[in-house]
Formats: sequence, structure tokens, C-alpha cells
Amino acid sequence: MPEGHVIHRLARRNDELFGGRPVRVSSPQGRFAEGAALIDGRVLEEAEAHGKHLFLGFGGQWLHVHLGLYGKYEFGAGGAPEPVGQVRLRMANDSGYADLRGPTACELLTPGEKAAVHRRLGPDPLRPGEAGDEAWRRISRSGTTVAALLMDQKVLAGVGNVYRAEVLFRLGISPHRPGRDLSRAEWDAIWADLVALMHDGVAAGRIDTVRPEHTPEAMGRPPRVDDHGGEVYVYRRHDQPCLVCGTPVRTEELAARNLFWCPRCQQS
DNA sequence: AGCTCATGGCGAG
DNA sequence: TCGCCCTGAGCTG
Repeated sequence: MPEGHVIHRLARRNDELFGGRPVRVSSPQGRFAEGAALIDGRVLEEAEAHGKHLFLGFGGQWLHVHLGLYGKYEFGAGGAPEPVGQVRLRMANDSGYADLRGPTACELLTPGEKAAVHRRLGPDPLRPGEAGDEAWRRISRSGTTVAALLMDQKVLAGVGNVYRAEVLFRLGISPHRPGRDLSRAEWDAIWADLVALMHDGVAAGRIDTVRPEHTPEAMGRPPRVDDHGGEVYVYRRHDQPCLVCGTPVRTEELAARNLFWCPRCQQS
């Protein structure tokens, strides 16, 4: 269950393991059998991520993978074992293998179709050279809440439920503020914080957002591990005391997703 | 064994 | 806004 940092790691991992060499491609489960046959034995030329979309380039044909809510990659060294369960896509060479399960998308795209995917995605804080200006144009004109806008992949690509909750907490911004009520300075701060947090996420392979001064050790509290594997302020911490002010973290359903925030630290 | 939930997104209405 | 798709983990019984 991935946000953008996971996909960028997957692009790098695929490139390291398979890049520049022929790769065996199959679909043990069978649901991607025809596509797999078309690229089986070809050379992986490039691997790229845009938001939560992964693109693997096989000379004019692009394998497009989107993990959705449940998709998962598993990498291994050496020979691939007998597939267990539902493996949609398997890529393998003599060094190792990668198994993909449960993706929302696993398909071959033409360059034109790939370009269309990019066109409908907003700027990605993890893509080199991208700026948040295009996102700001949409946000500053929208009456939708900033919480919903941050999750909208047309506005901004790669941010999911964890990063949106955490960046709003870190900047003390209420998730219910309409986008058009944000100042340019506030947006610039959000973008800069996302760039920093998500690059940390790529490096660490998990989402950590708690500043050093608010860690349990610094606050004189018992150590704590969030069940999704990172240290965060509000994500999935509903009814637990805010790490900064002690007020119970609140939750609410917004556009069919859980939103988390601190009603005291995020009033403005 | 059978729920329920999850870091997502699409299309129908 | 709702229902639906994909899969697995973590409960409850």
C-alpha cells in the first residue's frame, strides 16, 4: 500500500536488478499472460516513476504498473521459487526476480498512451526539476478543501493519505481550509516540506515525519512504533494524544478516505 | 472460517 | 457520491 516514495524506490530497484539486460517476463497467475509474452526476453531500457505510476521501458513499449491499494512487489535474489498465490507479473534474470501481486494496473502502453497518463498527473515532488506552480494554479482557484486537493493526483502526484495528513500537521494547517484560502507562502511551504519528506521516504523506505524535538525520547515519553512502520504525528493515531499538545487526534471520513488531524495544532 | 480494514482510483449515475 | 476492482493481514469466533 504505497505512496509515491514506494514507487520511486521500485523504479530504482527494477533498474538495478534488470536494467540494460534481457529479462524473462511471465504471468504465473495468467491474467497478464499476453502482455508478458510480448516483452519476454527483451531488454529493460529504463525505469521511471510519476506519482504512484511505475513505467518500465522495453524499446517503444511501456509496462505500466499501478499498485492501487493492495498491490505489492516482492524481490528476491537468485532463482525464482515456485510462485505462491496470485502472482500477476514475474520478471527474472540470473541475478534475481521480482513478483507483483494485486495491482490495479499491469498493462502495456504505447508511448502515446504513456504520455496521456503523464498529462493527467500533476507535478510530483520526487521528480527532478518539477515545481509546484502548476499545482498552485489549481489549488488557489479551488473551493475544495486542501485535504482533498492534496490527494487529487491531477493536482499533485504521489501524495497519499499519510503524507497529506502529516504535511498539514507539520505546517499547522487545518485540513478543512479551502484551497483558495491558502496563501502562496503556505503553498510554497507545503511543497517544500513534501519534497523533503518524500525524499526522506525514498531513502528510508518508510514514512517518518516526526521532528527530532517531538520524538518520544525528546518528549520524555515511552518509545512508540506506529503499525505502518514509520513515526508520524497524526496518521491513524485517532483518539490518541497529539505528540505536541496532548489533545486527542481526530478522524473523519472525507471522500471515502480517513482523514486525521489535531484540532488544536491545526486551527488555521 | 468469516469478517473488516488498508498508504488507490475508476466509471456509472 | 457510490459501488466496485485487486489481495493479504489481523482480528473475532
